[in-house]
Amino acid sequence: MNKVGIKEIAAKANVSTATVSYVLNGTRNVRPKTRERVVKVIEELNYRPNDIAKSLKSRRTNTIGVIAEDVTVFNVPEIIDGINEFADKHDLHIILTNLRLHRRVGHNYSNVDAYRKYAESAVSDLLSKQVEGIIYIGVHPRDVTGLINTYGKPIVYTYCYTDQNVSIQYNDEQASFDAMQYLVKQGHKRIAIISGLMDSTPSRLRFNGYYKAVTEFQLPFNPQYIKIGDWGLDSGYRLTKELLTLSEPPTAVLVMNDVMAVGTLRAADECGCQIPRDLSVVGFDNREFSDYLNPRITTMDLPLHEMGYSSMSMLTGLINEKEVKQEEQPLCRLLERESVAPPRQE
Amino acid sequence: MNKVGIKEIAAKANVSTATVSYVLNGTRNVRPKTRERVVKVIEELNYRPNDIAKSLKSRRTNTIGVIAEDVTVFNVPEIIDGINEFADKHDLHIILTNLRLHRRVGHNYSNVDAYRKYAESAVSDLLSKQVEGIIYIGVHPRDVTGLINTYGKPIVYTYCYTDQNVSIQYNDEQASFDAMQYLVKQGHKRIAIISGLMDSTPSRLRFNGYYKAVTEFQLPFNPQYIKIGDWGLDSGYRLTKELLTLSEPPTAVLVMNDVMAVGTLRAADECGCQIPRDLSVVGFDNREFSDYLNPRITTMDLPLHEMGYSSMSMLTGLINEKEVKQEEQPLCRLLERESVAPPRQE
DNA sequence: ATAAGAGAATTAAACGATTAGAAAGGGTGG
DNA sequence: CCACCCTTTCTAATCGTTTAATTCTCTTAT
Repeated sequence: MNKVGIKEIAAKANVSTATVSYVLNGTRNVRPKTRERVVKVIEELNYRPNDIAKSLKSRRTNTIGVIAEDVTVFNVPEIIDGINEFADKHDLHIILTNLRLHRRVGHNYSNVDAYRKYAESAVSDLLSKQVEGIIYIGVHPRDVTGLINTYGKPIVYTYCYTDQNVSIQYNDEQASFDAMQYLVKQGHKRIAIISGLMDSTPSRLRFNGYYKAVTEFQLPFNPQYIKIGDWGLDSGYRLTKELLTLSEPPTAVLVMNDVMAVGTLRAADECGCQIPRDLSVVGFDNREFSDYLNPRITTMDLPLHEMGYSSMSMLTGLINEKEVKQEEQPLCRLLERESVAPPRQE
Repeated sequence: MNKVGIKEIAAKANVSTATVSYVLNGTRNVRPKTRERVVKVIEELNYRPNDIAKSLKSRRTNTIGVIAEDVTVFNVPEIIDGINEFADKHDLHIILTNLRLHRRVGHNYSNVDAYRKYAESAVSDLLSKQVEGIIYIGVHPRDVTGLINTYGKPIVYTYCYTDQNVSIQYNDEQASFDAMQYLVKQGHKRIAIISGLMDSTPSRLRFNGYYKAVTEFQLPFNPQYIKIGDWGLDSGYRLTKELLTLSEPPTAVLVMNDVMAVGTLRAADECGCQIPRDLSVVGFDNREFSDYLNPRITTMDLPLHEMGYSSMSMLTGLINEKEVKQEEQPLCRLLERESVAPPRQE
């Protein structure tokens, strides 16, 4: 099977292998009559070039390695799709390595050693496969830069902040600021925040956006309006209850992910607090379910597709020109749905 | 960079390239002292084998091509994860081709030509990359079998029914039968079905399961309990309203996907019909949102991970033994949540 | 008719590994 | 000390392409 190579073509068409190569790649002129003959044989024999051999000689694989911490995490597929769009356009191939971190080491990200082992072996395998660059998708990029730098191949991180300037992440601060601005425009002044754990950069940046809006729009600053959750539904539920039992409850709350926002909805429901009439809610992430809830929640859509695309753009820049041309930072976009309304007159 | 090859190692360690290859692969005995020397040089020079060259000579790439119609579709990442688990265990690599069908040709699957063009070029590219087999994930597998057969490489389809016996799909009929059995055990007799479009095999099989249960458990067969939706939320909403206004409404409804079930919830809510007190609902797919709704809906979980894993298992069987050993058909599993209760006594 | 030169086709050496088969090395018993 | 055998190491061909460098084949102008 499939053992028909350029040599067989050459023999049958009565030309040299070089000529076949030229008609295949259009690298040099070939007399039309000859080309025709070769093409005919190629079709007759169902010839298909062997990219392996081609790559070996030409030293180009047109292949990018993509490492994802976990492809089943909600934001990853869309990023991959963006990567793919770029790849299609530029005739690149993707080798996907799924670290399967959740399944293999659980959510215990402090298990640095296991983590590093997987990440390094992934990078190592990809390098052996002669990828021309790597894109890393995840939130906990234990540094593999050193490893990959040794081999002079570029890497771009996305969905995480690194000290490297080779990463693509959306503007968290801007996003929460925009959400606040939207609420202010609706007439809200007493706006609470339910943040996620403060141990990550995005979390802190989003809080900065909130705080910036509070100062800039001269909103009443009430420490009781600041709640720190743990990203989980229950914490959203619990903290919302706390907010609602305040003597002067907020009229709106910025919830830093949609999962906690579900908790907010439940808590409000139980307290007889109607959304959005009594409390406006803005979520974050645009998880699929946020559009199926009642009410459909207004949330920040993440520019995932664009992040994937930009990562590839940055990476190919690095591959070809060997220098980082900084991409524009992707922006989140607020999806106006049903969970926000102007505050009631008092 | 990275130009250190087996030759440099050989030179520096004062052995032949063959010897280096032997210590690298353990293909033949090497005297410990020599091995040590070689290993040291390998580490010193940061040598990493070139899989491209290796594959060319050894004619094995350990690479599987995965074609997905669209990676952003809810069920695909989990299937890929299953594929990955198998790949990890067997030291295989995955080249992922995302057809991006939704984005490129929209949902108009009748556009066979565009479709075929993409699928064939994907297969063709993968063959050039010398993958040892292909897994196709999607619902509309326009036949690429012919193409790939020409080159003697195996292909396994998953998440779709084909006339080929090289496909892995869960048992649709069993799944809906099981759901019915569960409802019957809760005491339900008047059970309606909201099916999806009947133009697909899964749809018809699921209906068969429903019908089989109706006969087997001798339930009252009422044609008005049979509704055909279009998989969309609105159709679930509309058809549920129809069911609820029947003179003798059902006490339970089997909704063939979770999206339509959201419609059911909304319709019930509007009609003052409480779920599960007045109407039990079983969904299908275990979409992420089904666990965030109020009530959390009881639904059929799809064995996606297992499908991916089994596909790989079948494929590697095909690659190595050249014969299909039929895998066990993966089964769906009912997730009992909050949308089912025994019917009210009348 | 012929030299020059453009254009087309060929030759052959890579690319970086694997792997038969040959050669060398080492140990043992007679 | 040598023959024998087993182990270790080496030589060199090979996988399927690409691509300099070269050779061959035409035109065309003189």
